[in-house]
Amino acid sequence: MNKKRTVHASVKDERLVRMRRNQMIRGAVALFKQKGFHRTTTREIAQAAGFSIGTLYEYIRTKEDVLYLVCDSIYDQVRERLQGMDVDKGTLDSLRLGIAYYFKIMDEMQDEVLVMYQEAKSLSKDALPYVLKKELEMVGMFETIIRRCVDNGELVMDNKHIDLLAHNIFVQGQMWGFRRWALGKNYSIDDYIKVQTDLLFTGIEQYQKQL
Amino acid sequence: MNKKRTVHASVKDERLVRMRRNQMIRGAVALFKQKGFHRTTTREIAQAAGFSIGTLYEYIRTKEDVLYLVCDSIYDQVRERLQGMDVDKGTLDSLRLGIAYYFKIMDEMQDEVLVMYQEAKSLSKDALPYVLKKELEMVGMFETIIRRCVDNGELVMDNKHIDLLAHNIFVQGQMWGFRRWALGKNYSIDDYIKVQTDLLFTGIEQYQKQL
Amino acid sequence: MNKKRTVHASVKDERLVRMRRNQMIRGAVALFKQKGFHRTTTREIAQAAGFSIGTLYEYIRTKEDVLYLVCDSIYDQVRERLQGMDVDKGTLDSLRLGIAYYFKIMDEMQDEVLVMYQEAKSLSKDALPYVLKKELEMVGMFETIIRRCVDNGELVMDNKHIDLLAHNIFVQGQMWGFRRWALGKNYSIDDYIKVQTDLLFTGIEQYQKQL
Amino acid sequence: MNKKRTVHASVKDERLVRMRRNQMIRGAVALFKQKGFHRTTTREIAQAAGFSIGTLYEYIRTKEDVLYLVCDSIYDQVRERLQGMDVDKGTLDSLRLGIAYYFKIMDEMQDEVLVMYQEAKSLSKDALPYVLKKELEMVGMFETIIRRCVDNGELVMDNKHIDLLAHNIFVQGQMWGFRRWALGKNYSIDDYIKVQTDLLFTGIEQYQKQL
DNA sequence: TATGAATGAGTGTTCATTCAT
DNA sequence: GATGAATGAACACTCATTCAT
Repeated sequence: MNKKRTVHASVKDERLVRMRRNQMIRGAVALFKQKGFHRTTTREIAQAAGFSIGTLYEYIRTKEDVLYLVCDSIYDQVRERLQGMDVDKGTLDSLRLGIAYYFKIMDEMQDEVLVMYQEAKSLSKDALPYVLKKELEMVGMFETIIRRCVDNGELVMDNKHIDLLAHNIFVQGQMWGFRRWALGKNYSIDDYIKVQTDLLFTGIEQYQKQL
Repeated sequence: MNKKRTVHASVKDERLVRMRRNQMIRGAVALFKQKGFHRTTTREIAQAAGFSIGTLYEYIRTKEDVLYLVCDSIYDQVRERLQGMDVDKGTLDSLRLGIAYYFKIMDEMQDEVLVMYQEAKSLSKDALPYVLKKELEMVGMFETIIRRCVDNGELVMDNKHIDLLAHNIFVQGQMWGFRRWALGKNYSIDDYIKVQTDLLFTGIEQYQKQL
Repeated sequence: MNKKRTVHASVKDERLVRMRRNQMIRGAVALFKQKGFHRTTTREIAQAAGFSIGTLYEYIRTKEDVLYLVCDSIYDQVRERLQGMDVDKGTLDSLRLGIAYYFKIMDEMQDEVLVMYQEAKSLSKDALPYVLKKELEMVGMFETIIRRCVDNGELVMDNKHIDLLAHNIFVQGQMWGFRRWALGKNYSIDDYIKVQTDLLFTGIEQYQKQL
Repeated sequence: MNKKRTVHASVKDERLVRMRRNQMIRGAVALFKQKGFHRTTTREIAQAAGFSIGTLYEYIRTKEDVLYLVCDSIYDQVRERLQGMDVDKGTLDSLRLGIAYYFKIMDEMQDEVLVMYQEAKSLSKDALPYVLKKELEMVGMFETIIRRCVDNGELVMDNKHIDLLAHNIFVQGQMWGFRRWALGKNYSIDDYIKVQTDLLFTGIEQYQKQL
């Protein structure tokens, strides 16, 4: 069910494999951030990881494996941090807090998120689904929070609206990363959280009512 | 003011340049969509355009020029179609209509939008600003619509909220393109417009009130 | 006997051919001087000549034809100027004057000479002999001058010495062009003529005798 | 002081670098001699050297590096062999011997000398000075020999004449290489040495005196 | 006769991947 | 397990030459 796409390693010692791959991922993220996946060479990745090109290929099969490992790792990190959210409370305030929490994470991991976000499309048809599945799981966390609110009677909303709302929240988190060039001038992350939450909760009609 | 970054062509006949470049752009969009900018070769672009590699280079200087031309052309097409929106009316209904109109365009131009969205970041530091400027202009159109509503007294909203709302609308249009893999299963474009508009206009608190 | 290697032209009007080729040669010399034959493109030659690439090829068949025409033309110019030398007098003074005269020409035509000198080797096996023949003719002029001195009884010298002496004089003229980087710091052309003539006429042993 | 312009190699093993570069130089000299630098492709160089194009580029950065390496190596070889000359003796006979020795080397290394002589000018403004400096050093060796004769009282000659005489000797050595097409018919290398030495030592006036 | 758009073989160079040590 | 030299397919780009107008 939660089957991971495994990347083949020639080396048998799993401890070592994990260690080397972590070195590799750290180096690769830095490089991808700076020049993108395609403009980064395997030699550079090996060097940034601190070992030789020959050794690199003891732990992966193709350059794309590195990208997959990187994306996979970033998703895992994000998801791990998202575990801190209280998903089950089912109050609108917990939704508010969840959004703020998530946006903060996106802010702190902006480099990683940007890499994953911009380079994931270079994954092969083979690897992509595994990554997209993880993304849906994360969207699912917001869906759960919202659904709890509905179950709790704090909200009346049908499935389609719930689903899209979850997507919107997820995308708005990413948006803080990929539109920083435009948003960064006018908003701090706290501004962004506040204004985005206002718009989400209040709705245009509500503003209209204020008249 | 509206200075365009021009791409050098060896061929002098401007009519011909326009024609050949259009062929080139059409071919390139199809290829970039399928395999991305980096995995597409200049020979493939030439072939898709219907001429030889030598001819291709009579109309551009570097491969990146193709990407710039593609992005530039897509933005122009989108913007041109957006001219159909009534930006000045200043009623919430015109905002509603504008959003629906924009989302429809994003739906019809999904290939182009996807390409532009995913590949624009491969543009050099030199060319990127020209493209981003166009994007801001389009965001600005929504900002104008919203501001007119405020001017008209249909809405009470400060600048920060207006600005971010415009960004949100813009991103949600793109989102229909770049998250089709997730949205496509549950929504038609009309569903998407309706649900997205509901969320935008009503706001979570309003749903809460319905209780 | 003095058959010229002809370069084919599509255009029939010989007057026109001569005119166009002169334009071509003038432009090409300037370009070859600056960047060498190989780094100069046919387009640049056409442009420097003042007509289109298509027209260029109405007057030559290949790029190498241009080089041949250039070399041929330069040799002709040099030879034409050398006609001013009195070859038949048969005195050592006339040899002295001939050398000075020739070195002056080399100085005045330094650019052309350098081009011819450095690029002629790029001529095909086909064209090279025609150019070399002209060179030998020029060497022959010095040979004649020297031989006249011998015939006149001003000099006792066998054929081998005469032949090599003529070559030496010829090369020392070129040398002023191709070793300017080293000679230019210490010598004006007049210095060069004087010192070179001293060495040629006096001989090392003579200096020795001065002791 | 004797700073060498180094050519970057990706391979670290210096022994290997030296070996591979020697293979490369040997192959390149043969090719350059036959078709010149510009008409020789990097692939041909790699093949002549006995390895693949990829390997070639492990040992150089650009095609021009090959040319520099070739020129540099030839100069070094020539200079190394010239060490055999007795520079300090300060007799006219040692000058005679030096010239004969040098001309013999030029004869034996005719291929290399021709290449260096004809292609060195294709070096970039960056690399050329290093090569020219070596040439001046070699000219300087003859200058030293001559100056010793003057110091020794075997010769009376001022600096300008010494300098140009050294240049003449140097060029006449090269001349045996680059004018073989004309000289080869009438002279063996021994003839050439003898006749050239006669002319150099005796001087035209001396012949005149013989009358 | 003049033009210049079209062509595509050819070029220098890169880089993912392999494999002998 | 680790290394890094070797490989060659692949790439972006050039330019001499042709030919329809």
